[in-house]
Amino acid sequence: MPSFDHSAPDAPDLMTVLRALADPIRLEVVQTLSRVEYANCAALLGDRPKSSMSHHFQVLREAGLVRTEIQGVQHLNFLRRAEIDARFPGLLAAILQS
Amino acid sequence: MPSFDHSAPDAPDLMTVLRALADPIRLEVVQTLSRVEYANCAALLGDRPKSSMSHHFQVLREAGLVRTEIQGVQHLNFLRRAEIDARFPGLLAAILQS
DNA sequence: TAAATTGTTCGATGAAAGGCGAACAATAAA
DNA sequence: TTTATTGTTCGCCTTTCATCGAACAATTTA
Repeated sequence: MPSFDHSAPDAPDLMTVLRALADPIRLEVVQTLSRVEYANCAALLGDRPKSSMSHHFQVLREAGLVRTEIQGVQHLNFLRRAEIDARFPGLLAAILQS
Repeated sequence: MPSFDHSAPDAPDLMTVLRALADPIRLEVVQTLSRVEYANCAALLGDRPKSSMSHHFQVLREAGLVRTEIQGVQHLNFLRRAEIDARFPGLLAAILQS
């Protein structure tokens, strides 16, 4: 199953995670992914260009917040709940319910 | 008791809080204040200029994270635990223990 | 093969943010 | 009153970051 390289960001530091979340679009993406389980980029484009969203997903991946699986021509993005909760207990819950 | 104006930032939004925390110096200040109850600016200056720290405290105040009480010539900074916990339950705990 | 779909990558641009020194304000102490 | 102490404010500079269009890559479909 093809996918991006997620080997490095398995242990991101807190600053990287906070910086990734400190953006309105990325926070919205995380909140959406927490509800729908997965989504491709197109589903999360508002009226923004694809290149912008691609950048935001890259930041989220590098922060270890999102995992992307390539399925055919689509990139399915998942919120990495278990990994985030293991590394930063309570953080995701606090952010999602605020 | 003289102090800064903390009337407005009593209900900051999540983005403002995340942006305030997404800086290494400010995160360090918050972590320090969680241990010592209060501290003046001088106690938290590393070798940085005062103007830089003053700026960071302003950001923390505007995000509702820190309260500053003027006592004589010193400005005593407190972490606003209760208010933060009330508005963003679990957030502070998650960040401080990570 | 050819065309369409889905994202990525690249380069340029503009805005936001941090860092710093100098001048200023307020209080305390000599 | 004069000096010292503690932060703030201001202006400038630099760096970082988001945004966007265009070109490219990979896969699916006609």
